[in-house]
Amino acid sequence: MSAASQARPPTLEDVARVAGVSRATVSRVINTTRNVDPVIQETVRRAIAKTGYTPNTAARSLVTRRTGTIALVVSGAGDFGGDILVDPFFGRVASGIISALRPRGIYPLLMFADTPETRAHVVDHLRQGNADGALVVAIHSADPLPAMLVAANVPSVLFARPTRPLPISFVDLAHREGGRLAVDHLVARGCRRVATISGPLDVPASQERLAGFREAWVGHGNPEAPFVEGNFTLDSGERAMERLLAEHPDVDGVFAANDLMASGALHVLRDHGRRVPDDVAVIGFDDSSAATASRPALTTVRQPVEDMAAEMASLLLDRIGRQDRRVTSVVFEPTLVVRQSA
Amino acid sequence: MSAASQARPPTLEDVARVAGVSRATVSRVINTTRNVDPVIQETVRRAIAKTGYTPNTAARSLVTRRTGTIALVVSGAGDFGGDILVDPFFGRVASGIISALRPRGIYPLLMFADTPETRAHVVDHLRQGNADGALVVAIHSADPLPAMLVAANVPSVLFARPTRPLPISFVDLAHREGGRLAVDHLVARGCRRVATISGPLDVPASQERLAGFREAWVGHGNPEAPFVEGNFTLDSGERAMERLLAEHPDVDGVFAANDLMASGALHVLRDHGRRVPDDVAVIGFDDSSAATASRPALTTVRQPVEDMAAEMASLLLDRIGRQDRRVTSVVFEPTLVVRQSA
DNA sequence: CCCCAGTCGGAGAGCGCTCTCCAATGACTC
DNA sequence: GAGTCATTGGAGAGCGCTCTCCGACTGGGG
Repeated sequence: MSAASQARPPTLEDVARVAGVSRATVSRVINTTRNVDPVIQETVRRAIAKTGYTPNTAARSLVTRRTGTIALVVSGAGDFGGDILVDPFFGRVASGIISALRPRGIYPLLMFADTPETRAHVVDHLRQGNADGALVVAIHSADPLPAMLVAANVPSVLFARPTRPLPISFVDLAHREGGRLAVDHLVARGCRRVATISGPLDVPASQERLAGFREAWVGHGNPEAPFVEGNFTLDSGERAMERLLAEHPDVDGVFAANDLMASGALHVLRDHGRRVPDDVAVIGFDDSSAATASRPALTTVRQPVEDMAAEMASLLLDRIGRQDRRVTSVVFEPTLVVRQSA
Repeated sequence: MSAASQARPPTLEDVARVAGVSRATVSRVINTTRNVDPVIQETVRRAIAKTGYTPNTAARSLVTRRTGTIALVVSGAGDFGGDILVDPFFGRVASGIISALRPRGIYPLLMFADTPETRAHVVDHLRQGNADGALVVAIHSADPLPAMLVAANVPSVLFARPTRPLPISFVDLAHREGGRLAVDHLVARGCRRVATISGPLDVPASQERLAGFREAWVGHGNPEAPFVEGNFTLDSGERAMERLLAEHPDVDGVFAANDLMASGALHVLRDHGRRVPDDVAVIGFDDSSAATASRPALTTVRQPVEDMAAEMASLLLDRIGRQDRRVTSVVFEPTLVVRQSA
């Protein structure tokens, strides 16, 4: 046992010798690449089991030019100090992607990129053939990485539409519709004086959520509603809510562009003695873990992240498998999850 | 440009031809493996730049038997539904490891393992040479993965000491000391009737934190303090606090074995109209993002996760680099971070 | 009975790299 | 001036695998 574990691991050649066939035949059995006589197949399988053979990935990818690995690139996490995984929304995207890959026996190479150097390094790493393609979660809208990947000819799929058109696949949400969903619920609850805490306005998703909110609110025959710009963090949600309360003390409904900011709003409302949802109804966005962790739990616009992640994986694997250059994108519909806050 | 990106990527051979030297010389320049005449070095570098050469990882690792990749294995996350990354503590461990690896230009292969099948798959993947070693974060104490890795001869480093002795390196915290730190602070604040919410008692770290707490409390001349067992989740912290309050309404200090449970305790205390820290002081453990996100922010026993993660990476890379079988472990000291809750 | 198509195993080239040898050169000693 | 040795470039084997050929064998039709 100990001796065996020290020895050179068994190769195809070894298996072939034990099975009394050629290397090619063993390879064919393993890859089911052509018909092989069932009897011989069985012999080979037994030889594989006996030798404890396991294919050498490096040798295989040297000839196939495939690694069977894909990269999960999180770009622009710099300001989060590398703790981006802990962000309830991005963490969920990452987990979703990982879970979607798992049934296919693929483990992602996890790469962070924020500075120009790390971005270049990531692209190099990919060009060196360490992965067959990349699933990219870019936090900032102006991220240059997607364009670099296109230039380097690395098959990629983005989470969220790139700011400027690019020949690259992506998966996105109908954010505008999400804003509308929130308004409809607030209106149905009888809210008359609503406000919204938007995400950073240079992010397309933020713009869309805000636009959807405004359109729907005005569409219900209301005057324009106030809004404050946040940056998707808990703190910014608190600050925004403070300001909203100061400027519009009679507000009775708030739509925040993500759960973290909604959660911050909840803190401030409580500190000011407002009951949620009785005095003020609050709706978040994402349906991340922050939504269920909040007290009261957040009513929120859900992004089907797991489905979106699975779609990203499918799009990428299709693209890699078919070797075509075609670019396909998919847009998902949000749904409203009603909990206690509205 | 477009034509170039379609063509077969340049190889060492191509660079050698352009530079007018042999393949071996180019390889030597790239790997700085032996003295090469500075003039020739320069010529080679220029040829590399000109051709846009990038080494083929597969070919390289076929001969070196190294991949330059290491695996980050999260084991036993099943009950977290794959969202383990979002857990403020484990997410921090993962981020810490990733950040520690980054300066070395290494991107980890992210692997989850919870069922027997996935565990076997992970070990197979590792044996196939997809990574040179593994950094393992095992959630449950009885996790069989570490033993499997030892058996498969995969160089590994664990986060936290394995329950039963195993010839495997690990990085851990002096949990007992952490419990003591919490007690000392509570006592210094003048708390007289304290209680603790422990983690699951089959986890060594939970036992140690509890033991440290008890020893220190009794050491200060107090009678035994009550405790309730939790399971490290927010919900369990809430339930435990409810029970504590019911059975010991006069409690004036609580030590929870992690921040999430402390956060749950905070919710319950507020619901019961207790002011924190005036009526009841609360101390958490970990110093995870949950500590700063709580209101009031949690005073907590900090684990230096970033340092611990960096140490894991160092231990593993040393072990891989030196090819020795030696097993080294490091235990870190906790510190108390004082915020508002105590 | 022969021929041809179809089926399936084996031989061998080659993927891109590293690394061991070997040879050539020059420096230095005696 | 010859021998020794350190220094540095090149040739070529070989890492473990896939895949294209090729050849052997089978069966069925004319």
